[in-house]
Amino acid sequence: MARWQPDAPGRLAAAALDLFEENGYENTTVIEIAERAGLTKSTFFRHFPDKREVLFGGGTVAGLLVEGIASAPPGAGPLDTVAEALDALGRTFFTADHRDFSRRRQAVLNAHTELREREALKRIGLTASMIEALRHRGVPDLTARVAAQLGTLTWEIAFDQWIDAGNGEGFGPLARQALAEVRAAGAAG
Amino acid sequence: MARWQPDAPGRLAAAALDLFEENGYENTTVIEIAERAGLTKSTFFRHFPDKREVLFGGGTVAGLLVEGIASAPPGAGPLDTVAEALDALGRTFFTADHRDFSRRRQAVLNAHTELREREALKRIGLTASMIEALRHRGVPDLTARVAAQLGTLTWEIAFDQWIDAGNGEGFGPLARQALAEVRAAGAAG
DNA sequence: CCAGTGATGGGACTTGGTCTCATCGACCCT
DNA sequence: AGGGTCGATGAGACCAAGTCCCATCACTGG
Repeated sequence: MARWQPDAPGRLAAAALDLFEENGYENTTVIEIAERAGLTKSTFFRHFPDKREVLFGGGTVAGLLVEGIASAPPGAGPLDTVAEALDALGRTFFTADHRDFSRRRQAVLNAHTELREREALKRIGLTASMIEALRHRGVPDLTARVAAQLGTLTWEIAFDQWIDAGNGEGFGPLARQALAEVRAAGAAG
Repeated sequence: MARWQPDAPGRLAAAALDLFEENGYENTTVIEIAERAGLTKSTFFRHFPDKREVLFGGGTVAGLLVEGIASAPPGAGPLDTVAEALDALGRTFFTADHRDFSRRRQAVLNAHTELREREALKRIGLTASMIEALRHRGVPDLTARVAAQLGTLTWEIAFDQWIDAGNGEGFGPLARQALAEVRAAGAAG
């Protein structure tokens, strides 16, 4: 039998989410997280650069976005291209069985400034990835920045709705509708 | 003669900026900052909630934005309202004699992830203030969110140009022009 | 059976941040 | 002038985050 149970990072992330829900972020010690996962502080920091990052593990989102933008139909406008990327996100990441986890995670993030700060930084990174991917398609810089910004806003709106939705409505359609509304609001501004 | 020199927060902020430029953010200790200002660690944390915040002291920006939005002409559209607010910022905050300080400060912020993270959080707060002020004028929620988001983007663009500009071009005109470009890019997306 | 490799444990150490108590200076009041 | 109050500072103990180094264990291949 193995001394080491598999998937240490996953166990740490799960333990952290549990403890943050139970006692709050700042009342939870890294040592407590590690102990609940059957590990130690050393191992925690070997897998995550800091305490906050334990909630931002699955870092494939940027890749999905870039891929989605790159594989959009050649004639598509910038915002439609972004919509394509959001769809890809909905198919791979924001799927029905991740919804409960996403809701729990987001509730913790919303409750603690320190975590929302990290979330903001991540969001900037993702927006930058989208801008880069759009420019790679030949979209002018400023247009790409506007489209990415509106895309991020769309994502935010759709995500909130997806989290709150009692029915099992998918992320993709919600994003499509949110994008249409953002577009209309932009035209009205 | 006074035991206490005046303006402890200002001296701490100045000392911090100096030291961050000299040795970098993470190589600078709060104790070092305090000592250079002729104070102690205790006093530092009495004036600033944490080490990062020492670079985000002048917290009147949100007020200026809200005021600018509130005092825009009644008939103005959302984006023009935001332009009004950016103008107010340029008149009061981003004035010619603050340009050098702003450049130094921004250089430090750009160089350290920890500080850009805090900057991102501040930006979110300001965007939220703008949204609230716009809604208070009767702007529909979604329109307000889009306008505020584009306003923040405009700000970012204009600020970068203002920082880099060799000539003494003012922030206001730069923001006006940036907004026009953002508008055009939005229409093209 | 043994050596090498990679993940973990353990503990010392620095720093950010909190808290409490003592101290000092200015101002007020008589 | 003298005493008392109040706000700002100093001093130091204390906890938790994060870094670093080295020992230890399990697995693998010879």
